[in-house]
Amino acid sequence: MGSRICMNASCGTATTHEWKRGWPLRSGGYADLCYNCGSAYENFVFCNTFHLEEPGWRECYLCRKRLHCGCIASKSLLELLDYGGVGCTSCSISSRLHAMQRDEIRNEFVALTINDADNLRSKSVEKTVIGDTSVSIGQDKREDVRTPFGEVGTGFSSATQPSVGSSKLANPDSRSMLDIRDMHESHAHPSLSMSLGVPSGSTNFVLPFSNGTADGREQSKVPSHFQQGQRSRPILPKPPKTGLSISPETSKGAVSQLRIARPPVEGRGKNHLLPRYWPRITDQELQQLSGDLNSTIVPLFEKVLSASDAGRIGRLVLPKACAEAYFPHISQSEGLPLRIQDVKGKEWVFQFRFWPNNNSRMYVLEGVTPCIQSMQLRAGDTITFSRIDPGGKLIMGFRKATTSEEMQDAQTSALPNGAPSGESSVSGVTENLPAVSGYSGLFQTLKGSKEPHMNALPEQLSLADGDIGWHKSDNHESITKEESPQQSVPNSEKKRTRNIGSKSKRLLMHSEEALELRLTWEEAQDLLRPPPSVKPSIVTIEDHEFEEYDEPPVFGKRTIFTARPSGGQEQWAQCDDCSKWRKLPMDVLLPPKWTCSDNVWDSIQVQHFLSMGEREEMSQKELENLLRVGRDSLNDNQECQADILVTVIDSKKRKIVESNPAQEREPSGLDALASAAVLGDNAGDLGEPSVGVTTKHPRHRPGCTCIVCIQPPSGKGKHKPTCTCNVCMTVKRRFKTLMLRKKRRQSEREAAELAQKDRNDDKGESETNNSTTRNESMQMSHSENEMNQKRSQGEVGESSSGQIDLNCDPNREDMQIGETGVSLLTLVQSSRPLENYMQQQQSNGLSSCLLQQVNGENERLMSDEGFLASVGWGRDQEPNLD
DNA sequence: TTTCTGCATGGCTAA
DNA sequence: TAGCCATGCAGAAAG
Repeated sequence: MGSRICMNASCGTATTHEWKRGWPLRSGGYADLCYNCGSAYENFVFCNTFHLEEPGWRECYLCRKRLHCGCIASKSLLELLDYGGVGCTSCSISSRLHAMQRDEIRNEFVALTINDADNLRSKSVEKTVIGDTSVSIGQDKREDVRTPFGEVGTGFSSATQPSVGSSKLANPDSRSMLDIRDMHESHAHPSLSMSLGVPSGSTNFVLPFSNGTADGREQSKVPSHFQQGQRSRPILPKPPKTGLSISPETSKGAVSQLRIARPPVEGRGKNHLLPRYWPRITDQELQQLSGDLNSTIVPLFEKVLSASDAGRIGRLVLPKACAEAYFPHISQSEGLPLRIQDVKGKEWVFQFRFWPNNNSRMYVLEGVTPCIQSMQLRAGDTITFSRIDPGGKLIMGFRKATTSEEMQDAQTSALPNGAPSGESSVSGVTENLPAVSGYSGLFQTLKGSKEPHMNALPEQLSLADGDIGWHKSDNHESITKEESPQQSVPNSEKKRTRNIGSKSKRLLMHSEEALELRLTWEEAQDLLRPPPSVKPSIVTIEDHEFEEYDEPPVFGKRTIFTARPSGGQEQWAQCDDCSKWRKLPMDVLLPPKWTCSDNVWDSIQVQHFLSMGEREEMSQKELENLLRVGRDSLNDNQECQADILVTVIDSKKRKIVESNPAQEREPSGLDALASAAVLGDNAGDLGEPSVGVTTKHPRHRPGCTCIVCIQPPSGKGKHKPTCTCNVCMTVKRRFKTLMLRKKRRQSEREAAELAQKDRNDDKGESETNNSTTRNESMQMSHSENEMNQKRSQGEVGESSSGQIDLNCDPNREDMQIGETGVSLLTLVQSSRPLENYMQQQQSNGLSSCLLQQVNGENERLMSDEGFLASVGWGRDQEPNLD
């Protein structure tokens, strides 16, 4: 205490017989003043005594009393007016009193407000409160006491913002949230009226229908609104305890961006207005609106649309308190029509009515379906009701629900008493969440009438049809649109979850939206591309490298990226017209629709490759890589293209095998694919380490539905013989084809042996037999020619190298073999003479050429002990091909 | 049969 | 525990 000095800069004494408490400090305490200075402060002559020579003096707009603006010592003695200028507190009080005397609601209003003041007095704060502005009497009366009646008075109401911050410091109870309260005052200030267009000093006790715009018939009923409520509750909800939880980051920057639920501007009704209905509009939005429009935007309340609200029933349930506070009084259940302008400037007429409900009333707006459809609102979106002053015109804004928004709402509702995020312990996060559109609809409404002004809005305020974002974060809208609202609602939000999404039949879903919903998030993710020409930064988290981009991803055509063994990468895209795959440069980002005609980088065309068969630009390994990577992201149709590639791969592989028998056992791309899927961990046994189920799959994740990921980690033993999954069917088709090949080869050998035997036995005399053999050979040659012709015409699933497409359609010729009832293994193991065999095959419609191929492939397959054993089928055990 | 209307019900919230 | 409110439901009206 001995170190005290008078905080009057012009005094600075450290000795006084009595220390007095001065103005409140930001630290929560009070200035130490010596007796003389303190006395001057208490007598409101501090500045007159010590600051006469300092700048900042202005005159009260009414009494011309000199006021030292900008000085903390006089801070509580003046108010900044809404329309400029300053006024002393006494003038502001008298002005409000005068205004209220002319309003018949004054008595109740004052009584209610004084009730609040009484509550505040219990906190040892001396106040006399009238209207929304406190009257300073005594030392600590400097704190403003705000009520929802923000617009009462002459412009004093909200004019004190600059002084509010520090004046709030006077309250010892608020010391823990000093700056936060400052911020809160600037945003959640109940007096939101930016009465830029209202003459100063004019009585502006604006009620939504004071001008009768909503419904002229209700004009005279305005006073009765206050009796409308049936339950008496405090008119002012607890102010959001923003300061208790707001993050430092929040408090530091972008204050004007905070979307804080604002207490309602007027407390006409006695009913407590739940904070969840407090309108959330940033000061920036309001300032922009009011500044451009030269009028007052008075946010009234907002409501998150429930499924019922957004449903086809066309009834929007209004919060009782809001309806009674801001809408005309209705005594009859039929209610009255209410004119509300929507976001596009269209004026709607809703039936505002109620029905009795448990000795209470349930207020609804009927006929809102067209309007909601017009605004494309859905359950979970927020509809806002505001008023334009002067005029009292009701307007509807909206705010599209986003994930963050819903989370915010959910958090809001999850809070005790439904307090908004401002009361939440996570307010620092939630309050800072960028609203998607905010009052964009409102802007849009006003833009129509104030185009020149709105042109001056910043870019993010330029509004187009629909819900153009207030912030750039609106990009998320397109993505979150796929999410049903309930998807992002936390579990804790049971009621909201139930309300929003439980009744899908009540949700209005346009067909286009339904189509959009068919896109899974995985598919959507596949369409996302890193922003072009933006280099990512690599971040390593727990030994995993992540690419971080400063720019949001962009949508593009789905392409396939393949890796060359040499280290390079390729990009492949499928033409939307011909479905052919085209090779593209790596850095190309295709539009959603892309055709060959757009292929300015034309280099390799897979179809050309297929026809040429032997092009060496793409090695076998590359093709396998292409297949391996590509199949993961192919849809069913695209897989057909990939299957063709498989044919090429096999044909190329066969050539390699012929030249290098040691590689015969190495499975092809499909081998590896199918084997990996079926064998799971045993895949490595097949000598294809590059195809792993879980390790090498580029996008393997829970929920992935690709051919690999749909299989269990260890497919062996989990696939019954009757399993018809993709992999099993693929394996079966391949097995069937291979069996045919083997049989054909064996038959050829038998035929050769028979021919040799016949030649030996009937040497010199078997002209007839020889001719028969020649005929058969000719027949086979003829059939082979036919096959070649069909092959060239694409009628047979056979590659250019003469090999059967192992993945051709089972309904096609080669696959129909099995459907003839011929047991392949029986054929393979048959020792019948060639004639019988050929007759049977020909009776089954199998060409000799095909038989040759079947025998050959079967032979190769049956020698593949590893393959058969690995799939769990014995050499002589035929799988269930049906 | 569908939609509309009015009311009832019950979960949830705030006092 | 009172009251709010989302939603269900039955009867009426309309198509």
